Amino acid sequence: MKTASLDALELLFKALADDTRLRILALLAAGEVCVCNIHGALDLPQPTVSRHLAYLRRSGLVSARRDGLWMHYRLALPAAPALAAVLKASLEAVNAASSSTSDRRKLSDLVSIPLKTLNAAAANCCRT
Amino acid sequence: MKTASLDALELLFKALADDTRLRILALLAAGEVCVCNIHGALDLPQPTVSRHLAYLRRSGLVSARRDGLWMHYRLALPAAPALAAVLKASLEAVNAASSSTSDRRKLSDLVSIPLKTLNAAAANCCRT
DNA sequence: GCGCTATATTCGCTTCAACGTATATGGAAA
DNA sequence: TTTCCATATACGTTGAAGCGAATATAGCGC
Repeated sequence: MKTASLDALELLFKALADDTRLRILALLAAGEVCVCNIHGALDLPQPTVSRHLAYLRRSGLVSARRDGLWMHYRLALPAAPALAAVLKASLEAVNAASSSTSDRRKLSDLVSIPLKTLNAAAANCCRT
Repeated sequence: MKTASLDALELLFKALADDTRLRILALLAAGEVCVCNIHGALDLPQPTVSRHLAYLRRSGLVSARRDGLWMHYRLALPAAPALAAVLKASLEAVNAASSSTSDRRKLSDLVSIPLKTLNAAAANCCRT
């Protein structure tokens, strides 16, 4: 097993140690989401969301895909298995939080996908 | 499964998002350790260690036991299963880091316990 | 080219956490 | 009680991180 440095772990935890970023990750657990829908679902100013997404991108926790004007973000598991394991456990814990569900409810309205589908996808995101 | 709030998760990650605290946790993974040996093994000023231990205590990640003049600290798993799972994965990742091993080597000198024993105990600390 | 929209970045400010130093507490031994 | 030792806490300073507001970039349509 590739050994993760303490520094890398510290950076991972710093990235996770913020309420807004945890809420974003919980949304992305359900699949790829557009920036506009993130800031719509979380009801946060667009620059705030953008700054946190940049932070997550620098930390390697998410990746971005451009589609015309829209940017879609999705989860990206770290290369080091130990880090990936930590992240998976963290996502499972985040998914269980009730506020994550209510954020997903709002996202479900915005993208017209049933809440049940989103929740199922989120529950599946950290499998194996 | 008892659901952990996002706030609790954020606090957990804040507690983990510090190099010194990760090194302390890595030592405690090998078992109960006295404050003097922590600041001896990590080669950090005593007030620094004490402050971080207080932080970890407030976060519920460690518990303390007084023995005469000495204070012994040990790991304490959070009550919420989701949080405990995150912590376990984190400890496994921390244990794998090479700097943790060199800290344990120094601890091994201080307490006259073979490094192999400490490493084995640390590897076992997060089992099931 | 121009304007329009979605996203990203910069600026100034405030809040917070870590540090070193010094000091306080709390228990043991004389 | 006095003294000493291990640990904890208080104080003042410093640097990093978050935010709101404003501005910049990047791609699409006209």
